[in-house]
Amino acid sequence: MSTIWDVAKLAGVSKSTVSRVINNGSCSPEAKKAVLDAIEKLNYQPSYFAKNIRTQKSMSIALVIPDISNLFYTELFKTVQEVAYAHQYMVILCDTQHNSDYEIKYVKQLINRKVDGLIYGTYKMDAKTQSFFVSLSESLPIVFIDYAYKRYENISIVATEGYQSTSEAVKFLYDKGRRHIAYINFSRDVEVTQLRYQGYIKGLEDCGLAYSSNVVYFPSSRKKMDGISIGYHGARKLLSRNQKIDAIMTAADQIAIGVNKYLKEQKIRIPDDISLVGFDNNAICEIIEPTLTTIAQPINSIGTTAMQILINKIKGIDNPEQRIFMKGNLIQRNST
Amino acid sequence: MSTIWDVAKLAGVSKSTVSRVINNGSCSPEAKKAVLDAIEKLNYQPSYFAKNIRTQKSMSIALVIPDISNLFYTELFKTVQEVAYAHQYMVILCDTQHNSDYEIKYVKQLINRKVDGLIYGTYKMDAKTQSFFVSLSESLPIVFIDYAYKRYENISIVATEGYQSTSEAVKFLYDKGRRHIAYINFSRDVEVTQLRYQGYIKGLEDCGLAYSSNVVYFPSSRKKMDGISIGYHGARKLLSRNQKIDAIMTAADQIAIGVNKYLKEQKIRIPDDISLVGFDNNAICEIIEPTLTTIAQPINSIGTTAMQILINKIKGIDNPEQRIFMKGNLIQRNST
DNA sequence: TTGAAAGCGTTACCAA
DNA sequence: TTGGTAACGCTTTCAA
Repeated sequence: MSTIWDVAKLAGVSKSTVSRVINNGSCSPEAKKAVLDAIEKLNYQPSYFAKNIRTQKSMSIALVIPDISNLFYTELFKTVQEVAYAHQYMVILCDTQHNSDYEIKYVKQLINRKVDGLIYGTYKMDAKTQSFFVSLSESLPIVFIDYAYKRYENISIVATEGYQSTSEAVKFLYDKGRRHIAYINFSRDVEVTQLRYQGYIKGLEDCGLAYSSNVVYFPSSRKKMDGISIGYHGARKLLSRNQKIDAIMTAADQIAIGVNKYLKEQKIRIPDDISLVGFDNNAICEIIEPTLTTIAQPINSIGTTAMQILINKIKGIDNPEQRIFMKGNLIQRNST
Repeated sequence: MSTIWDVAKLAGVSKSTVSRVINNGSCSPEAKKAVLDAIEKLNYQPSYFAKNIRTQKSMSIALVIPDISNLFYTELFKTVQEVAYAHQYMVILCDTQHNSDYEIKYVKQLINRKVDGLIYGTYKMDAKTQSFFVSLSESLPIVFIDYAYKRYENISIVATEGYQSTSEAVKFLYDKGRRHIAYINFSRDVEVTQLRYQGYIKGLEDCGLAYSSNVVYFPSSRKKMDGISIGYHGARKLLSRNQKIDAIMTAADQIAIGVNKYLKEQKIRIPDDISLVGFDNNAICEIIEPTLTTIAQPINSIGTTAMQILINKIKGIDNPEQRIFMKGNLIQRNST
C-alpha cells in the first residue's frame, strides 16, 4: 500500500499539498494535476485508520434493532444501507435479539469505534435503557424510529403514527358491518403497540361501539412468545370466552399470521365469519391466505427520512431536533 | 476520553508499561495492579483507530450477501453475528442486491477499512466476479458459502451439498408413488441451484424414471424475476404443456411459494393432485398452506462453521483450506 | 521489568 | 499557494 508520502514524492510536492488536494483545500491547478496523476498511478487510497485518528470520524453509522428477521427491519436495513452508501457511509447492523443488555453492550462497542451516528429502534419498554439512549443522544447523533420515544423531548424521531391509523381501521371495519371487533396485542411492555391499542379504543368510541376487555388479549410479559404464537394463543383464548366476535385486529402482521392459523384450524372462515387486520404490511401479507388486510408502515420513507436527518445531524446542519410521524396506510386485501 | 497517557500518569508508570499490561506483556505484579486500577478509575478504553493504525487489524468482518430479505441470509447473519461478537468482532453486513458491481465496490471499500476477513455468498455465476473473489482470497481471509465455488481449489468453503440431497428427495417422492416429477429452477446463471438440478436428474435415474425436458422449467436469465414469480409462471408454463405431472420439485422455497399460489388459483389440490417440495427450510414453510416439505439447509451449522474457519484463518491457525459440504435434510410436511 | 523514543499515515496549524 | 512540523493515541523496538 502506498502512502501519502509516496504520492508526495512522485508528484514532487509535500505531504501537506497532497492532503489539501484530497480534501479540497486551496492549491494551484498544476499541483493538483500532478498529485491526481500520482494518486492514479500509485492507486493510492488514504488509510482509513490514519485519517480517522485525526478527524475522529469513522464514516460508519449503526442500525440498532431488535430482530433482523422481522421483515419490517429487513426492509429498513435495505433502505438505510442504500442512503448510507450513497453518502459514503457503511452501516454496522446490530441485531440485539430483544435484549437490553446486548443493546447497551453493542452501543458501548460502537462508541469506542466512533460511529458517527446511529438509528435506534426497539420495542421493549425499559426505563433504564430508554434513558440511556435518550441521554446518549446528547453526545452522539441518534435518530429514534420508535413511536414510544415520542414522550421524550429534544430527540429526533421518525415513526409511524399508530394511534390515528388504527382508529381509522376500526372505522373501516365498522363500515363493513362489523360490530364485535376484538384486539390482540403484544405484551404491555412492548410500548409502540400500546398506542395502536389506544387507537383501537378511540376507534370504537368514534363508531359508538362499547369497549369490552373480554375481546382484548395481551400475553403476559413474562412469557417469551413470538408474534405468531401470540396470535395463535390469543385467538384461541378470545374464542374460548364465548363472546361474539366478527373481526380481529392485531398489533402486527406476525400476530395476524398466528390468528389466521388458528382460525383455519377451527374451520372459521376469513373474512366471512371473522375479518382480520394486521399492522406493518410485511411481504407475507400477500403470501398467506386469504391475503391480509393491514395498516402499512411507510418503511422506505421512514428509512430515507431517518438517514437524511441523521446525516444532517452528523454534519451539524439542521440542529433543531426533527420529529416526524408518518401516517399508516390501510391496505385492503382479502381478509376483510 | 482518557488516553493511555492519563492512565500512565495516574498509575505512576510509563505509557509502555500500560500498553504491556493491556497486551499481556511482561511486567511486575505491582505495576499491573496499579495500571488496572487506573484503567478502572478512568474508565479507559484504548482508541480503536490509534490501536489499529499500528496493528492493521480492524476487528471487523464483513458478510457479503446478495439479499438480506432472503430468509436464508437473515438467519445466517444472526448466527454469524453471534459467533463474531463472542470473539470481539463486529460484522459489517453488505447487501449487494444481486449486483456484481456493488459486490466489487463494497469489497474495495471493505479492504480500505481493513476488514480482517469476509464471508461471501452470492448465487450468480459471473466469471469475472468469481475470479475477483478467488484471487482476493489469496491476500484476505475469505470463507465462501456457495456451493458453486466448489470447482476452485485453495479456497475455504462451507455449503450445503445440493446434489445428493435433491436426488434423495426424488427417491422420497417415488416411494410415495409419484412417477411424473417436474422441476422448476432459477435461471441458468444461478449456479448453486444447477447442482440441485443435477441431483434431480440423478434421482430420476436412480428410480428408473425417464427425464423429460417437458416437465422442467428455467426462466430466461435476462428477465429479472424473484423466486415467487418464477414459481408462479413456471407452474403455469409446465401445466399448460399438457404433460402429466404429479409432483413439482423446486430449487428454493421461494419458488415453491409461487407454485403453491398458482396451483391453488387453479384449484389443483396439494398434495392430492400434485406434491410440492422446496429447498432451504425458510420460516415460511410452516406458514403457507399446506405446510411445505423441503430440503433443509443447516444454516446455523453453516454460519458457525464458516465463522470458526474464518477466525482461524485470521489468526493464522489451520492454514490448509477447509472444504465442508453439509448434507441437506428432508423435512416432511403436508405438501407431500 | 521498565522507560524513552521512534514510528504508523494522516490532518492542521503556522510561517514563509 | 506552499512546506515544515506538531499533533492524534497507540505499539514496538532498544537500552538501561
